Amino acid sequence: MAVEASTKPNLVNNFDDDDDDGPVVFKRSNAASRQNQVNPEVRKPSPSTFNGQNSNAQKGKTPVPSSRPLPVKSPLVSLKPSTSSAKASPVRSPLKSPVAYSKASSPLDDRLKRSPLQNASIAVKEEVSLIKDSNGLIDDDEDSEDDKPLSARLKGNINNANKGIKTPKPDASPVSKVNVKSPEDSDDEVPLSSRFPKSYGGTSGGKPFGSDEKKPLANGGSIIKDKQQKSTFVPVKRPLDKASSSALSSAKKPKISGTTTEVKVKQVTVKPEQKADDDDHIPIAQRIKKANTLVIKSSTMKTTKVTKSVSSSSKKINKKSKKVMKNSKYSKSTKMLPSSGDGQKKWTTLVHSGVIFPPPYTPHGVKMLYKGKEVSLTPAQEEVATMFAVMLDTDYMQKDKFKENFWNDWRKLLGKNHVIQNLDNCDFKPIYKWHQEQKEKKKQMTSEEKKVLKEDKLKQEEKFMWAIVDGVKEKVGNFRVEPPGLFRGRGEHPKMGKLKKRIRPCDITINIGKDAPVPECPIPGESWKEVKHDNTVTWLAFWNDPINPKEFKYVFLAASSSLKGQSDKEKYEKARKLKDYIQSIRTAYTKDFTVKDITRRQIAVATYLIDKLALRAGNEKDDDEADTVGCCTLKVSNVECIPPNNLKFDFLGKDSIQYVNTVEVELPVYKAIGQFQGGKKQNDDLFDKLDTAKLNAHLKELMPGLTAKVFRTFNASITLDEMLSKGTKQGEVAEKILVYQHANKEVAIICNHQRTVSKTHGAQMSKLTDKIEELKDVIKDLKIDLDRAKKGKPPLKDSDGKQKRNLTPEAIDKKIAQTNVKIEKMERDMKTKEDLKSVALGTSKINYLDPRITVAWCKRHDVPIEKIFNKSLLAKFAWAMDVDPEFRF
DNA sequence: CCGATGACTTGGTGCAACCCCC
DNA sequence: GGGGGTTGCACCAAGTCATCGG
Repeated sequence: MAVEASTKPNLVNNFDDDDDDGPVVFKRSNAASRQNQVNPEVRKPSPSTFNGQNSNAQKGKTPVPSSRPLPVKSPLVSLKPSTSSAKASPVRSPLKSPVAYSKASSPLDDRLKRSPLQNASIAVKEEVSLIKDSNGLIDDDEDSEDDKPLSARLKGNINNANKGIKTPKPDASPVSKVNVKSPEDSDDEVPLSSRFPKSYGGTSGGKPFGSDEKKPLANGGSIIKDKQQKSTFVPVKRPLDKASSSALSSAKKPKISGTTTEVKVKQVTVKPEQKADDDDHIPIAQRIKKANTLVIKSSTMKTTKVTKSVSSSSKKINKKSKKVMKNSKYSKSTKMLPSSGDGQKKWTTLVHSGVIFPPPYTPHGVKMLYKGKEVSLTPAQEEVATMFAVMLDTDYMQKDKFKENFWNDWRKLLGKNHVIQNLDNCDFKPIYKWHQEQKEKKKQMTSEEKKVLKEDKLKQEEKFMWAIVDGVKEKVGNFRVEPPGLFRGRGEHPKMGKLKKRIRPCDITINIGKDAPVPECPIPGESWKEVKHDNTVTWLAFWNDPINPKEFKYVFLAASSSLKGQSDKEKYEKARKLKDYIQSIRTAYTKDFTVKDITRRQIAVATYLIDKLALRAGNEKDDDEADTVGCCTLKVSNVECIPPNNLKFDFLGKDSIQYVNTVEVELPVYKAIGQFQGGKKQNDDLFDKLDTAKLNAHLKELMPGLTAKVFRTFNASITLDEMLSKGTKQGEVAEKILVYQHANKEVAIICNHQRTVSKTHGAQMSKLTDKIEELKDVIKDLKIDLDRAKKGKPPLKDSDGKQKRNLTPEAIDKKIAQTNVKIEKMERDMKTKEDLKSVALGTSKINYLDPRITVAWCKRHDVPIEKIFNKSLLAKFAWAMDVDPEFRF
């Protein structure tokens, strides 16, 4: 791919070539390599520093850009390997040893990279720096990076549309429902979708987008949006025709699930109209119901169609590109590219302390009841009984599958002849009560006691918290082994309630540098399952998932690490690259909406849906997983054709989150969907000729490295970029932040990122309403006082009958104005709260929005980055902090 | 070609820390 | 200072996608 890329406008190139990318951090490789540098101490993240540091950086606001923080660290550099000694200073330096590992790296490679940035980088990584001069050259400019090239960007049009998605979830309590609605008016209930006006920026109603290129629209409920005519696009880049070929044949296999499923709906369904009523109050769990409907197991047969074999050139292409890439890499070795994918080497030296295990089980001796009588359990039996008991107040207790799975596993521990012969006669309440008391006790501890406990824990864990990767100290993500428990699958997971057994050292495989000391096994007398030295992967350890033994649980570095940051950056660069191809891709799939070849037509329609609605790819799932779908696995029943050209989607996506959206589509798409549904049963696959492998193989022909999920990143980021640039006005920081939140929300809606409505949401809203009413009354009184004051009369008494102070009319006017401001603010807050009650903003911020868009916007508009990114996001996005203020996605 | 892995990203939840107002 | 609400973050489940191996 490298190759290809090059052709295009530069921007893209970053991947390979550039070394410069700049800012970033990734340098590690090289720099790091230089072992010497490592000075552990340096790196320690002290929070304080953090702030301090950034201060300049971020705040620097505008002017800043250039100023990059500089290599702050450099100082150390100088040193040579002095390892330890120096560093020692800081107390904690966990890793002491700076050591050893160092050696390895070859000096050569490194050279380059370094990055300036850091600033933001928060503390953590500091890399060594040194280098700078030496090579200095290059990078310095750092900033430049990406930005520039963009010329190309397209503008896309946006459409705004969207709307909401989620429906209200029902509450369990019947009651609640009732009240809820009363207020009703508030539209709260309205599906989000409907709520906001579509176009943020401006247009309203819709439509304005031009050609439709727009971004995805998701609309919730009924809203429909506009239309599109794609024709407009201009095909710039490559003709996609080829696409056709790719397609492939094969029919997909029907997965049959035997189970009937009931679906869990996270929310109740909603018909469009329903609007409101939402029931938010209902605990999620309960919301369910909806039976799902149809579930037919059709099994068998999807109609088999014959496959057509089409040639697939695609594959080859892929291969080829890959290879190319590889080579290029090598060649450039000098530069070191940041890694990059492929099975390439991910690190040179890796030192860490392994993982930490949960403490062994301590029996509490509280006896549960069976048929009303106390039963004695062995510690192992009691441990599992306790896992169940503590979940007595969760919604899992309403799920038969959960109880059944639990019972099966627990019964194995009890043995066939145990007194306890069935779950129905068990009473776990004594254990539950005991547990609640423990919780309460913990809560009652003084803050002193809590602090001590916390410190103890930190002391125990500190050495596990860090790893040294190529000489750079990096935070480890999840170094704690998962404790035993009952599996909490989401949705109607067939395995919920099963016992997740305790993981022991003999279950764990450690991955560490060849020359690094193998972490000592923390449990005396036991040993690791295996120790590997594989530098083509980034995991530090893994064990087999006890629930699904063929799957693994990995220990990786934290999100703030360079390794993760680098791949994050690559992800966004790939999405930006899509910008250069999107028009031709859209033109191509539009053309294929009516092509004869069914496979091609399905690919075209699926791609359209992924692009327009930001749907996930939709891999096949096993029967022992929750029954959820994505684009390629949509069932006939998940899409309803509503004349003249609207499609209503209603399905359970990832995490069994319901996606409900009615959208207007182009007529050819509408017709194609109808054809795909023809002659099939409700539970048959809508795209029977397609699966994610075929779809992605096709996408790769259109753009190197393109896969379905890139569209989500692309559409999310471009939406943010456009909304920010169109919506931001001069004004106060608070207003700008609102613009940001609004854009963030739009993206969350597009991606269908939901959260459960808080149980107290309704109460909170009515409290706010009351408060606003109170303030309005205050204003009324003030107005009366104002009149009186103007006439020289004293003010009225207050509600307690006390005489109020005499104020001048001007003073009263001022008070009225202040109160009005307060009311306005409260009303605004209330609206925001209502709008966001079921929308999760965090997910898109963490995973879909290119942080450089945010950082550049903050710089351009003098918004402190800390107002948008919290501490962990700042650390995670350290690589984006020195972006040029003019950066556009 | 295809299913099985394997590795890594994406996602919602729940609890604790924190914040803010009375 | 207390408690209700918010935020941060750990946790771990659930996706995506590439590669492997037959």
